[in-house]
Amino acid sequence: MGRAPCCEKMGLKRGPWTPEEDKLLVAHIEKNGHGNWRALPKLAGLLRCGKSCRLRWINYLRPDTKRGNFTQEEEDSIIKLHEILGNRWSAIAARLPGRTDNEIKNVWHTHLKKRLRNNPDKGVDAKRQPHKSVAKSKRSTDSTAPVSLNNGPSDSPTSPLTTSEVTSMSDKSTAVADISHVEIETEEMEPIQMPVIDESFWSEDLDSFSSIIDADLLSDSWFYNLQAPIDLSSTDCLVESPAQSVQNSEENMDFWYDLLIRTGGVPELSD
DNA sequence: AACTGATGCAACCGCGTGGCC
DNA sequence: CGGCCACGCGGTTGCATCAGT
Repeated sequence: MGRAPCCEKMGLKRGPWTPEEDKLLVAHIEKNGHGNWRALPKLAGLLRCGKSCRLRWINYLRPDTKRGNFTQEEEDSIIKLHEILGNRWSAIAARLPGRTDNEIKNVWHTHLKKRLRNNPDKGVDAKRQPHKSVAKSKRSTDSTAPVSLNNGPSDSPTSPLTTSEVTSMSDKSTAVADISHVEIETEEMEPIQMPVIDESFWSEDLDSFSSIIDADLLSDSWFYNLQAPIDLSSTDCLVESPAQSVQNSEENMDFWYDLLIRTGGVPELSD
């Protein structure tokens, strides 16, 4: 299948964005939205390819983008989510309001990976190493800094995570075929075997997983083996019974995802 | 003060996927 | 049904800045 080039290289600007370009992009999207990224630059009067515009918007100009340093909670969340999801940065970013996949990816590669390497047993609780970038603020006057929008700290907190502390895993959890097992240690408990999810799990094994849940799961230890309490009154929590969810599991990916996050894994799937 | 290696981050690149015709 | 197109994603690169000598 022939693949059209991302954009004509001829005459299109590359590299860091200027404040003027940012303004043009923001003004256009606020007025017209971004129906078609490919057509957008022309309409907005920008000499950029649509891809570049999309990236700039998503990573920096979008009003709900949270700027600034990652909090300890956010970093811990990233580590936990990465243990479960692997390098699925967009999926991780979806759980961290205001943070982009690119940002998370950068933080992972520049800080968190090292942190885990230095403290392989305690990635999540490892002593936080001060980021050099904290003191830097080097690009505050840089041309690449986004135009001033409501980029202040978002009041939407990091999605609550109550998973058990998970021991450090290999870097490439996504490379694991099907469901393999990772040893999870919980406080004052024997290590339990927890599966690692790969890409196919979400599409292929959801039904199997659902059926397990549907059966005896409610009393299974893994399900309620939570270190921190779940706020059952919370609407984004386990309000809906798992059994109910099974009925329309296709539409309830978020439910299952949250469930996994809160429990720290999924049970071993039987044939 | 000058140089150099290390670091952090914005942006780019190429591929996979899904929708539309 | 197959081809085209646009979008989204993850990996990688380029470069400004920092830190050490």
